[in-house]
Amino acid sequence: MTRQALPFLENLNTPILHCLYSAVASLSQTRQAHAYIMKTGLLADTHLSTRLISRYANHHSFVEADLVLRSISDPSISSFSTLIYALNKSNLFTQSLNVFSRMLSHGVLLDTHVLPNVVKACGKLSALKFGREIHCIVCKYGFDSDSVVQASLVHLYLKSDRLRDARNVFERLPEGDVVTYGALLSAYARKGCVNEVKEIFSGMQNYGLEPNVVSWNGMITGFNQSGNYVEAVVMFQEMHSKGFQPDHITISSVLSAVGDIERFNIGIQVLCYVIKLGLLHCKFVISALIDMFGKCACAGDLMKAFEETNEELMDVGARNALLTALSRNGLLDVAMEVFERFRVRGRELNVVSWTSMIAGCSQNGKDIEALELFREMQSAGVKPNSVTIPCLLPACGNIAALVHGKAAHGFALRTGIIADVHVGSALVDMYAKCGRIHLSRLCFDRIPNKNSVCWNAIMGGYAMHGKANEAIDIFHLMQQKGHKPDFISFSCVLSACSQGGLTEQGWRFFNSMYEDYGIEAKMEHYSCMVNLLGRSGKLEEAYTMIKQMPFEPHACVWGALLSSCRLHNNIRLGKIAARNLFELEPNNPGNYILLSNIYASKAMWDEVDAVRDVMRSRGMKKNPGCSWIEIKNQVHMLLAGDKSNPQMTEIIENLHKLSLEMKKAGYLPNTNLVLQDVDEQDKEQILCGHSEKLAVALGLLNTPPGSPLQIIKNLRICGDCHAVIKFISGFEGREIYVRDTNRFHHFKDGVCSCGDFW
DNA sequence: CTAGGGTTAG
Repeated sequence: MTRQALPFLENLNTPILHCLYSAVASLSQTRQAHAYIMKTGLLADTHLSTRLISRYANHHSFVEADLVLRSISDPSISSFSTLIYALNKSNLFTQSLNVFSRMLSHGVLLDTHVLPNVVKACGKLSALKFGREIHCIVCKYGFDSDSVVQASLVHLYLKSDRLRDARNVFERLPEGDVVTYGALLSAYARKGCVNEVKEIFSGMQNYGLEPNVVSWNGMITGFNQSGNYVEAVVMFQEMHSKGFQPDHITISSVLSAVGDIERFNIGIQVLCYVIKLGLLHCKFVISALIDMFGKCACAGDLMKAFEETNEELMDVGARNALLTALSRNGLLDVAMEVFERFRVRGRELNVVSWTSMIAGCSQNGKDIEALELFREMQSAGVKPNSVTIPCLLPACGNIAALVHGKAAHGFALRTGIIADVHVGSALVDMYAKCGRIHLSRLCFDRIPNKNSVCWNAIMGGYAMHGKANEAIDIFHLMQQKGHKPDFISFSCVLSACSQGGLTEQGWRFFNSMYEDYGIEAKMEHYSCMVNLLGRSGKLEEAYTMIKQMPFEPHACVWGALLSSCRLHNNIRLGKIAARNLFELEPNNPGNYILLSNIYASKAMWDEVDAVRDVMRSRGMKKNPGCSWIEIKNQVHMLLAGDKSNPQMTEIIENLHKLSLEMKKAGYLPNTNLVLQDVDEQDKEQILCGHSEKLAVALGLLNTPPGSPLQIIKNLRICGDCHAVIKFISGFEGREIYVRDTNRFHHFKDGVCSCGDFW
């Protein structure tokens, strides 16, 4: 018995202090003991003061615990570490680190118990800098050989996404344990580092450590999250063949991966296994099963199963999986119905449910519905998050709902999700599609950690706006910043060249794609090139390219040739392109219209009639021209020749008035572009009915003079409308943005940004 | 002080 232990024994005999050694001591007993200790000057006793701190901490009275610690003149390591441990246990990591800092400034020696706790606190707070300082202390005081301390550092670096540092510490660990191995495996799997995972996994087994369910799950879920679905499934099969029993977490992860590789037969095997394991009642497993069925295109069966299922068995996750499965399989209407049913019955729906529906709508051409759902979501009190916004923004872009897009931008700024790359690139795309390419660039410049999606978004934006040189600059800049262009980057830069008529440059990019970047040209690149060559009049060259393609051209390639033939009114190649298109997509009226327009341009009326007869006999109608315009938060849709707009009389009057002004200014309607063999007066009438002109007229009527107009058209703008809108932009002093299927036209002061080349 | 893991929205 040492001399220091003596007062401890004496104190134990004091009844009032007895409670400090009992786990059930009440707070008031603790306070009594505290008062007694202060009165009798026993605070210098290390054991007593530490017990006092521990009792207070038990009651979460951390202020009093800290008071005790501060009143000790010469505190020991055990007093500090007791408080640090208690604070950690209550998730008070900042306080825990504060106490540790004080401990360091007191010059108290460290031990192997306190270090893992403070390192853990650093990990929880993502305080990597402080963590590194502690690491230095660890090295300096020779704790490098302590497995627990080292393992805590591995966890810290893994949490801070510093895999290299984690691995370095790990390699020097005197003794590996299952947990540390597991954390490392799952971190590498989440990064998709398949080889590292295999290496560490076999190292672990060579070391004599058996993996447990959590180790297996770490690898399987990690591979699933990093998109290495095949690896995830293979791991699951290996786990099974080695006789390890999966749990509900293994199953939900592997089902997700099975769905992504669409291996329905494996999915069914897993389902049988689930039944055998008795896991069919786990809510995560049910969600994952629904998800798997949906990804394997079995949503029909799913709906039948759903009708027969007791709804009570489904949780929010399962409901969300069902909604996604339905809209993913083209059953958006059914999804909407089911969603409504859930709402009416008061079933819990969360942000994922609403976001799924918004995504379903914007991905299926229901843009106005997506905007409406976003509004309803907020009035239902569900807060949008960093996924909701990138799901909503494409809908804003599709119909150029700039006001809605800006509102979403404002939301992103207020909530701080603006820093998310998905949000950033969605904003870049939205502003570009709404005609605001400068805002697009502004958002792009402010994205903190740009990935290739961001670079492609701004490049695509410039291409859409016919700003070929800006797009090419971005293409070079992205490489200077260390991003390798992918096949989408090449689509963007090629389409920019095609908008700008840069034939030579386009060829260079096309050739360098494989030669310098090893990227094989895909269908879309050929279609860009055919468009590029065809539009600049090199129709024969375009046709040669199609003939030399290494795979069968899709409709988009022949379509590019046919449109170019229409632009240059080339009958011979137009007929060839059309013949191929009629085989590939016999029911697309657009192709027939283009061919008949080519004939009409040469006044070949018999041929025009013949094409029209084919269309009529197949029951095809021309896709009606359709335009959208946003006026005061409200998106209006106008169909060519549709008189249903309540302001139609005023619209026609306005257009008529403008047409008189145009005639005064020497303008003649371009009737060559009218497709039918009708007399001149009727042609003019038809041209007046084009939806983009109706939309411009509606905009002029309902917005203050001088304010810009924003129109979206579902077809390519015709030459006549282009001329008329140019005139209006000058005459009315308006900036008019028109997006057609091909690109943007920014009309200002009587000229268009496309330079009349489109 | 004995540790770690998951499904459904882009």
